[in-house]
Amino acid sequence: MSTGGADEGRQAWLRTVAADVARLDRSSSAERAADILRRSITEGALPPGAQLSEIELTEVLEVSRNTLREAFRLLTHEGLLVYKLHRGVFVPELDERDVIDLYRLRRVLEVDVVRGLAERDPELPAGRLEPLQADVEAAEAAALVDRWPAVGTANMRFHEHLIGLADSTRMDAMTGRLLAELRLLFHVIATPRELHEPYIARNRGLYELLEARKYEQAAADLHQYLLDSEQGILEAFRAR
Amino acid sequence: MSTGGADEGRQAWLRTVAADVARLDRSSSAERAADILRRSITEGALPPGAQLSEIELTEVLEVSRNTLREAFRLLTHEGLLVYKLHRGVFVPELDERDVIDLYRLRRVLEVDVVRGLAERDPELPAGRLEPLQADVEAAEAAALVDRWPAVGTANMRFHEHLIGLADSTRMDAMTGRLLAELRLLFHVIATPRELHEPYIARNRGLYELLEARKYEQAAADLHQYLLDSEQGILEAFRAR
DNA sequence: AGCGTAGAGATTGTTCAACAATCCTGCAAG
DNA sequence: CTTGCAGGATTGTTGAACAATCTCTACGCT
Repeated sequence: MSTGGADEGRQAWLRTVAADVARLDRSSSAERAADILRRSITEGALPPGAQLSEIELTEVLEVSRNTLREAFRLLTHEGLLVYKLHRGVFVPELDERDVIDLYRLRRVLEVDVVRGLAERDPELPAGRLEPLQADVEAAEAAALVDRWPAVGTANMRFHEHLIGLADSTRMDAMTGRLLAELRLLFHVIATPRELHEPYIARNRGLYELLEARKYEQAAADLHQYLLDSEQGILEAFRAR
Repeated sequence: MSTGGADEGRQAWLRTVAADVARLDRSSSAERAADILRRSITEGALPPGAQLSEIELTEVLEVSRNTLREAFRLLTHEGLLVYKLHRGVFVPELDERDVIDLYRLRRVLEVDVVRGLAERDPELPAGRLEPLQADVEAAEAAALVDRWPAVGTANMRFHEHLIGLADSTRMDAMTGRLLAELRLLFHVIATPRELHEPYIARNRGLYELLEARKYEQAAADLHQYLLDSEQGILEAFRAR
């Protein structure tokens, strides 16, 4: 390992390469199969409660049973599937208690991230908020053409990027899981517009508060935001 | 589903039965293998950085390679193993950044749980704190006979039960993961006594504050407690 | 008719053996 | 000292087979 001259530039370059390598390495049959299944589940093609037959899916995905089962395990970790011994794997059916549980976690984590930004404000490089801005604009654009599921995913990505500001790999992992489960809930709700529309503007408001470095107010807003969102889902859920 | 008379007692009984059933169902070869490996890792038999050879372990655990790989997947979910594609599975090597990350999460979650207890104090049934008391006493007993690793596990169980007070399945899962990773860190530290001893008394203090329903003070104490613990691990880590 | 039971069929859990793909090691060449 | 290339070892994946368990239907009993 010879450490060359321009350390600063060198390291950054190496990191981007490492990221690319990781992306290439990602190709394992089990993970590819999991990717396809993940999309089917999060997009609602597989409704909650549905059973995933092994032999059926081996034919569709063109992988062996063992590999398929590895894909199942991967998705189980993300909360997108549940195993029932000797019965098979199913898309989980979440209920109101799960909504409350999920939102409790979301509030704790997201609000803490925003609040924590105040302390490490100086070390935050410029342009760190760009992904958030892109998500806000994506949601606004999708709303203009009435693509409400797309609005939903853009909103979710906003929160994912928000958590990402904390630079905590474990928070990222937890959030990924929480949001995946949340997506599961969206599909049992009949009115995606009412569900997502109010939060387009609120996300923009949040983004602008962050850009203005008003972290304390952003945290307070986010807290109320998540309470309202939880309430909305609970109401839509009870009216199912 | 006929809902009988004494709902309160009935439900509790049904839950214990359901727990037993789940425990029996737990018997899958992959999970049994995972149990054995989990113990080997958390008890330090497998040091961080060690590679787990497939053919070797199939002979020791007497399971097929496929089943063993399922066990590997289970443990990667818990953070006790990491996969490197085409290279094998390894016991992760955590560094100082991981310590900071882990403790950040611990502080957020545990402090929030304690603080949240204030609001739902009335609905907390009596005896809910008994597991905590048992853990405190177990740690004190182990300390008397100089069994410091046992003190460490008792202390950890204390925090696990603390989180359990929130009745959040997802918090329980996250905490399980966090503490498992923390255990990984303990084994690279040479002085288990200095590491665990101070927290025996602090756990008792915490327990007594909870019993006295002084939740706000308990939360504040816990926050400082976790900061101190983090500092201790970081110091021991830098002096490795 | 209602209820419990036995057995057939289907599905999952697990094993085994084989092959393909990739990584690591050591050595030779520049 | 680095580069390139075998060769061996390990992981990734497959397919078939068998055991264990669940589900469903049909039967017999009260």
